[in-house]
Amino acid sequence: METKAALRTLSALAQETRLAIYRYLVEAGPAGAFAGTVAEALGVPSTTLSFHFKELSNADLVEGQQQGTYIRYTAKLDTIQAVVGYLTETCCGGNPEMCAPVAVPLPMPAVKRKASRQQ
Amino acid sequence: METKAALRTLSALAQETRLAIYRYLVEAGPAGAFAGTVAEALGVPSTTLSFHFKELSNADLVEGQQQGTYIRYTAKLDTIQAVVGYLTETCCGGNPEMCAPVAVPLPMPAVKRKASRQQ
DNA sequence: CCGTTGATTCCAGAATACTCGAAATATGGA
DNA sequence: TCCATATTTCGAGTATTCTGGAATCAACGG
Repeated sequence: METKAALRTLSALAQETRLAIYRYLVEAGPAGAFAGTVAEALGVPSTTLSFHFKELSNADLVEGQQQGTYIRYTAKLDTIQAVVGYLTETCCGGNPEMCAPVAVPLPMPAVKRKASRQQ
Repeated sequence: METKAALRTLSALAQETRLAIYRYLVEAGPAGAFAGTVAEALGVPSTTLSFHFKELSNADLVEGQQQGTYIRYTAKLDTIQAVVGYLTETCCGGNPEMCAPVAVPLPMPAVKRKASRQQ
C-alpha cells in the first residue's frame, strides 16, 4: 500500500458517521448488512449514508453486493491490516524489533537490515 | 479506547503532512527527531508544522520532549495498536474467529421477502 | 541584559468536507 | 406496462480544516 491509498483509507475512517458504519459492518461479520438496515440502525438519512458508503468503497474498506433491490455491504477487514503495515513498515529504519510495543495482529514481513545509528 | 479517541487518532493521521511527519518519526525510531529537522526534511514552514505537531500530540500519536532550545519528537506506536483494537473489538459480534477468512466469498441467502431485510 | 535561533500562537483567507432535500435511477412485482 | 421501494446523484448551504505571515514566547551564549 502506498501513501495515497493509506491516506484515502484513513480519511474514510476519520469521520464519525463512517466510523459508525464501518464498526456496524465489522460487528455484522461476513454476512454484512443491507444499506437500509444500516441507515435505520444509525438514524442517518439514506442520502447521507449513500455519500459515506461511497467514500468507504473508494477507500476499499467496504464492499457492496447488489441483491435484488437491496445492496448488501460488508467490511473488508484486510484493508485495515494493510494500513497498519504501511504505518509500521519503515519502523526504526527497517528494524521492527526495536519497536517492541507494537504487535501487529498479522504475520509481519521479517525484514532484516543493518542497524543504523542516530542521536 | 473509545470512539472519540479513535476518531481523534484517525483524523490526525488522515492528513498528508501529518502522515508524512508521523512516518518520519516512526522511521527515526525511539531516538525521534527534532522539530526543525522534520521541518527541513519535509519542506514545511515551521508555523504549519507546529500546527500539525499539536494535532498529533492531541491524538497521542507523538510526544515532544524539550531539550534545550530544541524539541525532540518521538512517535508513540502503541496508539496505533489501540486503534486497531478498537476497530476490530466488535468483530462478528464478539466472535473474532469468524473474521479469519476475510477473503472468502460470502454465501448469499436468497432474500425475496418484501419488508424483511434481516439476513 | 541583549541578540539569535527555535518553536508556538494568533488570525484571516482559501480550500475542503458534510449534510440532506429534491430529483433521478434501478429493480422487482402485479 | 405501471407502481412501489431502495439507492444514488445533484446541488447548495453550512461547517470544518489547512495554510502561512506576523507577532510572541522560550532558551541559550556572550
